[in-house]
Amino acid sequence: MASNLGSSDLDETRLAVWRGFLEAHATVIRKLERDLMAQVGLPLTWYDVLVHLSESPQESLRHQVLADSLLLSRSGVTRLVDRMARAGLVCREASEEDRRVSYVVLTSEGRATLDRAGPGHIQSVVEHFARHLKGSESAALKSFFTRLLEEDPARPIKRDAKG
Amino acid sequence: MASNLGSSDLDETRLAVWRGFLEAHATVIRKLERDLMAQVGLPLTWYDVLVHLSESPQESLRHQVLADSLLLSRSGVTRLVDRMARAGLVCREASEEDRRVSYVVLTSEGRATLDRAGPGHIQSVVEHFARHLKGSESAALKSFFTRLLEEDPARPIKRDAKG
DNA sequence: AGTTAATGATTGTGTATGCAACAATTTATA
DNA sequence: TATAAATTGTTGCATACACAATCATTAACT
Repeated sequence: MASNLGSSDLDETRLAVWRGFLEAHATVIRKLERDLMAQVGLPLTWYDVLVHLSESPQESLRHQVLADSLLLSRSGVTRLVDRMARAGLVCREASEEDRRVSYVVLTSEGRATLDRAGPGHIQSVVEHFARHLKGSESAALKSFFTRLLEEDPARPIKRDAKG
Repeated sequence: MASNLGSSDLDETRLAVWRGFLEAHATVIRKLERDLMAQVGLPLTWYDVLVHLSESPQESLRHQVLADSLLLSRSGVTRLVDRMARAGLVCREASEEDRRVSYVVLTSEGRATLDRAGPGHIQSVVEHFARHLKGSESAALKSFFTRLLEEDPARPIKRDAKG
């Protein structure tokens, strides 16, 4: 008897999609990371931080916001920013209004690094991912991801302690 | 002047697809990991190992093969298997023909754990991923991932040392 | 105002993982 | 056959991250 539950069943096609999704992600990420490291010696996470900062109004963001954007824990962000600050790409700046918060600010060296890394990285994304997209597939993927993320938004990572 | 390079350009739609891909992956993986951990106290990686072993002819695989399948380094697999063996889910077995290799073998407890974890995990995959797939999208995603992985196969992870 | 709760970031601890170096073994080559 | 090269798995080391606990600060409540 054929299953007839439709969307709530994990039929063969959907399973193939799922496995393809996992494998494609692991494969592509790995290649991007290699390219980025080889070209400018930058981990992918650092690149993401630089992009997020550069796209924000003041080229600065609070730790918590950065954590939510990157889908990292706050403690993870603290250490990540430590490393990047040690490398001179960002710096911290205490808030005037709320003395608990500190902003992560892009330094000029960070901006320069992003400028240096950006084109190559975009090329890698095209080479390892976007190049394979046909026009019709783009629309399908986009709507799928959008719907998935809308209906099922990322529960924020455990808010550290009593989440 | 509108860009006209087509597939070699990262236009807005493709960029949106790319970002959706990243965010969807991070989101879904996180939820699956939570569900699996909550339901049977199993990390997702362990589940993957159990699945790979259970799907292999002798319910056993060599470390190197496992590393390639899981897209992990050999050293990563060594330690992963250490932990799982300590938990009683797998064990090692020396090869007769080639005394360098050792097999990772599923134990009965490992099989039982997989049986216990499987249904809930599949349900999670449906709930957080497959449920959102429309029929037409499934086909598009499947063909895209397949093409991507075919044309651009995963270079194996650095073969440890002089890769 | 004074006490309690909530929030932002940091630190301690444990886990996970990659790379380089290594030992044991097998395969290829001279 | 003897020696070099390649392969398999392991270990030392460093990085990266999550969770829990903590400190400082702000908000909420009485």
